[in-house]
Amino acid sequence: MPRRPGPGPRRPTIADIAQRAGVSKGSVSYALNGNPGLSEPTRRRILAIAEEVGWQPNRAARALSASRSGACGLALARPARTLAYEPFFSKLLSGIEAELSSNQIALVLQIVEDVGAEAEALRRWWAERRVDGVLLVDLRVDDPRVAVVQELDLPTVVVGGPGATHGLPFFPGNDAGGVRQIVDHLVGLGHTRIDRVAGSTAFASTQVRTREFRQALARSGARGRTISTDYTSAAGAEATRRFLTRAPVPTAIVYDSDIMAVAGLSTAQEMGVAVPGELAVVSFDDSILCEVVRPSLTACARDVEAYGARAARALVAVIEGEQVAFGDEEPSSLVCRGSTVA
Amino acid sequence: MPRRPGPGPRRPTIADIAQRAGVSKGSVSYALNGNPGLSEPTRRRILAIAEEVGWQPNRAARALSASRSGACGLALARPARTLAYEPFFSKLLSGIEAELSSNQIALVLQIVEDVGAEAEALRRWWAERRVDGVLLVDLRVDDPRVAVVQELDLPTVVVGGPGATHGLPFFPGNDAGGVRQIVDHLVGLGHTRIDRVAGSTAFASTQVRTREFRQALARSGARGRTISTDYTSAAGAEATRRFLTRAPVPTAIVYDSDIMAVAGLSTAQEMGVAVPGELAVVSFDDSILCEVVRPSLTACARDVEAYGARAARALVAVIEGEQVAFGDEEPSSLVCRGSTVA
DNA sequence: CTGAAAGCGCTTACAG
DNA sequence: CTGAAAGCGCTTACAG
Repeated sequence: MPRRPGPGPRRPTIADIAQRAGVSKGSVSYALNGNPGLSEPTRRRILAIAEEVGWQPNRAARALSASRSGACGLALARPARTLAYEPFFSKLLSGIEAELSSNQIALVLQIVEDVGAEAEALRRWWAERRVDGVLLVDLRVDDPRVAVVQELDLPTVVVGGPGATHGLPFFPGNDAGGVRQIVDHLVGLGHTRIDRVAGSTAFASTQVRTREFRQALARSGARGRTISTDYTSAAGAEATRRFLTRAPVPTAIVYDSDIMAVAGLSTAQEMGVAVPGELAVVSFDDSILCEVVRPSLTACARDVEAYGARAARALVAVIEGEQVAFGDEEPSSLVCRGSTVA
Repeated sequence: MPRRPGPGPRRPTIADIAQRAGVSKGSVSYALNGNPGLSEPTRRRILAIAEEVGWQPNRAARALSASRSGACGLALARPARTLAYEPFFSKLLSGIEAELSSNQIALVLQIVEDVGAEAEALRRWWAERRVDGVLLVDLRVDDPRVAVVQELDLPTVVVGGPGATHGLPFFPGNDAGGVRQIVDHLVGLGHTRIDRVAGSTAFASTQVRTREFRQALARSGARGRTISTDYTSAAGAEATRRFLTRAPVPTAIVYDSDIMAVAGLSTAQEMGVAVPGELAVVSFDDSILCEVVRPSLTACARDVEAYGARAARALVAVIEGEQVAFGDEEPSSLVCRGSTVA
């Protein structure tokens, strides 16, 4: 069959290199992949020619013969934890991407409606051999994705956990540690009535935070309530109003996200409640949002990009069949701002 | 060579389908791709079997034989127009992704340091046959990517323009129209001294906005200055301070991004300048940031997801070799909030 | 209307 | 240490 000439410049193949080097295609492949069984001079000559002609592997060919796509997948559900507003995802994506691309691995991204569609995306990727492995974020308490990757034996790393991971390798966030830091800070300031506006109970991380919140309060002798929401600013405002209008009125409110914390801050101010004078406000996630409002918001800061990079590195290792150690929580530190200390 | 059994369930191939249907692999391929030259009953039978066994094309094999990767690429430069904070990108990504995946096309994302690295990513993708086409965002005035895609004859659609596109198909944003809407609104409120905190002059869109801003002011008899920045909140605050401390003091300031607008608002308030009483504030980009601050910010709203989807659809058409019509600016509408009207 | 075959660009046992 | 060859799973002219 005639080779479709195709527009644009021509891409060199290993056949071109083999011809110029006077060796077989096999030898070229061995040299390019660093396999043993080739004399040093031959290897050098082949590598030099490849460099000179600007050879890059045809990913499709390599994927077909080696059963490796050279790509990892990340499927994101949109509505909950709204992608558009939370800088967390952008940073996570950035960290993941940086690590993958430094390993010459592409990131395939799909944004879907819900966790069911995420599971479908995983199946299709597997069936199409689109990806060599996947990262799972925002694990639900009963997450259908876990069963799918286990059934398909698809290399996986969970960004989060340890809850609901069912034996999958995971990288816990700062859920437990973050809650402890926040409660300790508030208790240290003398607060004894601390309420919390939580995210959705469907998320494993919310459950971890809720459990830890109760324990941290109990340890320090403080008390508090928790209302779960859908992460929207409307829900954050509504929950704040409820807390502030029903006894026992809190002197501090903790929010599971920056969006809700900002909404809560505005609500309190509109109700004539002074922040931080009458009410301390803390956001679990730090972001530019926390910095730009007045007063600025105390929040738990962590290096989300590094977190994403670590998870991606682990996924690469899992794909390579290496043993990887997991288990340590992500470090985080409390950034104290005007919403808790005047 | 023995087929590597590999872990997990086995994926059906067209050979399996051919065997079960009692036809050749070629016929299966024809049926699956809707090619003519196959009897209707045969086609139906093949399709039914494919459906039953859950066949999905091996992307690598299809890519290798058809010279199509079934993927499109988007390379994003990080520092300028900081990815992490502007919801614009998340929404754009979401719109692009939705459109591509409805066409069974994967999105390959790479986040890099600068526009030079973006150009490199394009070259590598091309050399590796990773993508069939690319989307270019944030076009610079003298953008190296343009020459690269033209040299490689890589199907491309620019998200933005028309400036600096050099003949590439493009989808203009709402730069000119948005500026007109903002100026008209402010002039209608009686403002005659309107300053503007602009983004980087390196971006083609900034130049369009700056030109349009001058013309809109001139048309309406108003006057104003422009300071260019790097989009950071620090720069937004600094520019605001300069405007407010040097005569002629403006009664309105327009910001090229929501982050800078919020920073400007805080700065004005800290300086004791009442908003909107003494100073009107407008953000070019609308976002949740504009809603959560007090007073909330008047801004130019547009459907960014739809914008991304349109651009992606156009890219698919370009890849298919179709003729596509371009040229209309994205519609946008001004959302009036407390920062311009009490 | 259908089948047999070549080819896409790699990788990888297997001979020499 | 090196070469010839088969194979990955598709697509696509070309015969029949």
